Amino acid sequence: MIDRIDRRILSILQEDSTVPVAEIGRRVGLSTTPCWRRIQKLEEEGVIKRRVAILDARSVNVKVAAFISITTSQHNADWLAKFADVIREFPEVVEFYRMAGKVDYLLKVVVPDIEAYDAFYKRLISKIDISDVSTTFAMEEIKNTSQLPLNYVVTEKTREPAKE
Amino acid sequence: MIDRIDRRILSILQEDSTVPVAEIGRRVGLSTTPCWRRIQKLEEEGVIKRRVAILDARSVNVKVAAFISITTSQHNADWLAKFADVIREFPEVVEFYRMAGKVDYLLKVVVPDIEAYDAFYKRLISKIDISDVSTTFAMEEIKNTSQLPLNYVVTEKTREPAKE
DNA sequence: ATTGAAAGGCTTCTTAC
DNA sequence: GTAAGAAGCCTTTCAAT
Repeated sequence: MIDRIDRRILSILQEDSTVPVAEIGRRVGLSTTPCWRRIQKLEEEGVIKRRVAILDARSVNVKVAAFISITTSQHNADWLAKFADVIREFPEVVEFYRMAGKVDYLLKVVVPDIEAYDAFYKRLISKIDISDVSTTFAMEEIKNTSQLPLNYVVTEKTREPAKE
Repeated sequence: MIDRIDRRILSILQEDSTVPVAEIGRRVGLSTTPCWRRIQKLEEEGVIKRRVAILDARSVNVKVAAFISITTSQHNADWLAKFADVIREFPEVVEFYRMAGKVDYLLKVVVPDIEAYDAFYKRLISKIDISDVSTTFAMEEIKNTSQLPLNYVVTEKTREPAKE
């Protein structure tokens, strides 16, 4: 389904989506048209979900990242659906997972400072009933990338445990 | 520095960077050239860091996300620099923070399955000396966006605590 | 079927006002 | 900020493989 050439195309595009198709083709050893068709196909199939601009967190004044671990007594699907809807409303919540183990949910939240976090937190718990919450703050962002590893992609025929 | 029009431009671009400049201008009430100049400036200033393609995690076979909490006895800058370099080598690590509180570092890692996680984990600890590690797995990704909240941007003059 | 070259149409970018 | 033009890229067509 995805072959080695597709993988190289994806690698280029998730690094920089402004590279012209002709240039991508040149790099992967394809001329413009077939390269363009491959990209089109990858978009149709949903392998490429979207093309976006990545903003600088500092510049938009969200310098603090917080991780919120939530434990709840509620475990039914209805409650989760409502919970998920409430959370999705908050643009500060950039990630939201249902977890295995002790913690039920994990949120990643970005805000300007601790004070803003506190305000956010109050708005959050006013909207939803949560038993147990604990927050940890990130002091320094050492790595944060939208690039997924491509070395696990199942390419037909060859299964190379290759590098990126 | 960033005004309300810039903010709307950023909002559009971090949602979909394929929208033509003329169309963005139309939406924010600007003609093409000034809108184009604003985008250019936002890129120069580093507010817009990059333009990328967002891939579907399933399609590239990284269905499992794991959060690794690391506690170490080492706390000097040299050790961290080396640690950071080692971690950055792993494409599976998509996020990496130095934390406040009990946990020293938090990693987000994406892999195909638990088995692959185990293999990754072994490679990780073989490369670096870590005292205490604990891993939790995400069962379900409810939200995961590259879009930062824009309601905290300090726009000149008006300080509206507005919605996105 | 798949490829690559070439042509049309749209976007980006530049310049002049 | 507007308008218009130049350059470049995307997208389609078509002939050739």
